[in-house]
Amino acid sequence: MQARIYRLYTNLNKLYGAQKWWPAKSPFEVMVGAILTQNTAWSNVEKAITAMRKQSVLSPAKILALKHDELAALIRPSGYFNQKAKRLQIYSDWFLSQGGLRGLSKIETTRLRTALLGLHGIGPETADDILLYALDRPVFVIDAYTRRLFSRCNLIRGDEPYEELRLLVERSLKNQTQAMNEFHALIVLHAKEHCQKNPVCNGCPLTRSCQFYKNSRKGE
DNA sequence: ACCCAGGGTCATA
DNA sequence: TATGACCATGGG
Repeated sequence: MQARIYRLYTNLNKLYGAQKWWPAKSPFEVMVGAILTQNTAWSNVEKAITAMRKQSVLSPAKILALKHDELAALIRPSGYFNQKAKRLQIYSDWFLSQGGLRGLSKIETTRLRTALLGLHGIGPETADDILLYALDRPVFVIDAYTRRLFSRCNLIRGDEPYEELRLLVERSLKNQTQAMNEFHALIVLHAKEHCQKNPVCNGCPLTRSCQFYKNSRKGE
């Protein structure tokens, strides 16, 4: 099973090449993006990030200095703006209290993950986005695309707990941070650029018609 | 007009 | 522990 997951990774890598995620200019911007993209199309998140950059508020101190309503108005295009404004301020406050990137770099990964999950508004996927793409820790991100793709490739049932899938993939990738970084990026790319746009593929990995899907199934 | 997107929290049983 | 309601915009 782990070998098949690893092969899925190498197949995607051959198909698309290195992605060099996350699309952001700084680790803190990755963190902001991770919160804003919760159940939201990335195109909408970009509008919010752009608005924040235009106002020069892409830093924890600036985010905390804003009133709730001001921040909510800025990030309006990303949806759930009231929730997310609150989450961004709670996160920024915590980030500063930990001594910023310096401080976080001194905390062991498992402890850090637990701390992140303790924050209001930070669930497993958001925490793992932050750990992997902002802090370069060997943690894999499980999202809806991953579940669907793995399920359609008969690698999993689909209803496994988040934690079980995360550990499975991490083992499959031999705990290599760079591979985890690329694999998740490739899965998202495949879903967006191939499955959602390619008329031949017609919604893969939600259908059986995709060439890629056939190559990744049991029995080849 | 309808569907859903790179989730998470909270109330209820 | 397991569902369901709720949050909200913008693009297809």
